[in-house]
Amino acid sequence: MNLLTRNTDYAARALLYMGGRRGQRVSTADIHRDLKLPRPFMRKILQQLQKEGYLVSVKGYKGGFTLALPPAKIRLIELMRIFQGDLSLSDCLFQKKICSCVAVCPLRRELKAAEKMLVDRLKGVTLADLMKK
Amino acid sequence: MNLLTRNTDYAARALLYMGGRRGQRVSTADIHRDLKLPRPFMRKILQQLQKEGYLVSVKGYKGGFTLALPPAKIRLIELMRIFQGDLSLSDCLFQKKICSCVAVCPLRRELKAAEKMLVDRLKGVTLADLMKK
DNA sequence: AATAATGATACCACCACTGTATCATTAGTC
DNA sequence: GACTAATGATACAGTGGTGGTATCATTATT
Repeated sequence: MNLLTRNTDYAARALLYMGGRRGQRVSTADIHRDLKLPRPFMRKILQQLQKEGYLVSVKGYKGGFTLALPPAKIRLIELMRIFQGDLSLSDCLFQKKICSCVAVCPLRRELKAAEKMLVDRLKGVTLADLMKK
Repeated sequence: MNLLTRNTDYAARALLYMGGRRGQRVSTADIHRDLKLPRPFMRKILQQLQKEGYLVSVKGYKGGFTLALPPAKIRLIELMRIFQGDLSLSDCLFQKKICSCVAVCPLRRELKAAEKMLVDRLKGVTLADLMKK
C-alpha cells in the first residue's frame, strides 16, 4: 500500500523544486541534474502537468517550464487525481447482486469512511504547505 | 489507489461468512458456492489464514475450516498486514542522500502523518464490528 | 476403495507502473 | 541560415505484483 505512485511523487518533487525558483524557467535537464530523476520520464510527467494547467511551457532553446499557479493553489490530492486516477477507492469488487449481500456491505461502508477521512486530510495539503517546512 | 487487494477483500468476506456460522465447519466449496469467489484462489487464502492462526482446519471428507478466534479479535488491519505486507506506506523512494533534501522531506512527513491516521482508524475495525451492522 | 476435503507448492497470465525512444516543432545562439 | 537545446506527441518496452490455476500428497469419512 503506497499512497503515491512514482508519477505523483516525482511530480510533487518537481513542483517543489520549481516552487523554490519562481520566475525562473526550469527544464527537465535541470530537474534531472539536481533531483536525479529519470529524464524522459520526467518529461512525460511535466507535459502532463502542463496539459492540466499546472505548468506553463516554453519551447525551444532555453525553454522549459514555470509554475502556472501559486503554490497555495496546487493541492497534493489533485496531483494524485491526475496521475493515479479517480480517488473513489474501495469500490466493490463485485457485481451488484453480491454487493447487496448483508455480509459484504459493512466492509465497504467502513472502507469508504476511512477513505473519506484520508482524502479529506490530503485535500488540505498544498504545495505551499510543503514549501513552508 | 485501493485500500484492499482482492486477497484481503476475499479473506474478509470469507471470515464474515464463517462468522455467521460459528461452530459449523466451512469448506472452500461452500464459500465458492455461496459467495461466488474463485475456488482455488480461496483455498490459498484460507490456507494462509490457517497458517496465521485465524482458522482451524480439518482435513479429509467433510473437512473444512472454522474460526480460531472470536470475531472481536480479528482485526481488518491484521488481514491487510497478512495479504498486503508491511503497512509502512510512503517510504521514501530515494536514497538517503536525496531524501535529506529540504524540498523533499516535508512531503514524506505529510504522507506519514496521513498514513498513521488511516492505520489508526483501521486498527479499530474488527470482524465483530462488521458483523454487527 | 472411493470420495472429498486440506497442505504444499509450482506455475501462469495480465496489467499497471515505470520507464525509453523517436520524430516533429520551436526558439534562441553563432 | 545552420546549429542546438528545449518541448509536443506518441509509440514502444521491461518488470513485478496481483490474481489466479494446476498438481500431487495427505487425511478422514462413507
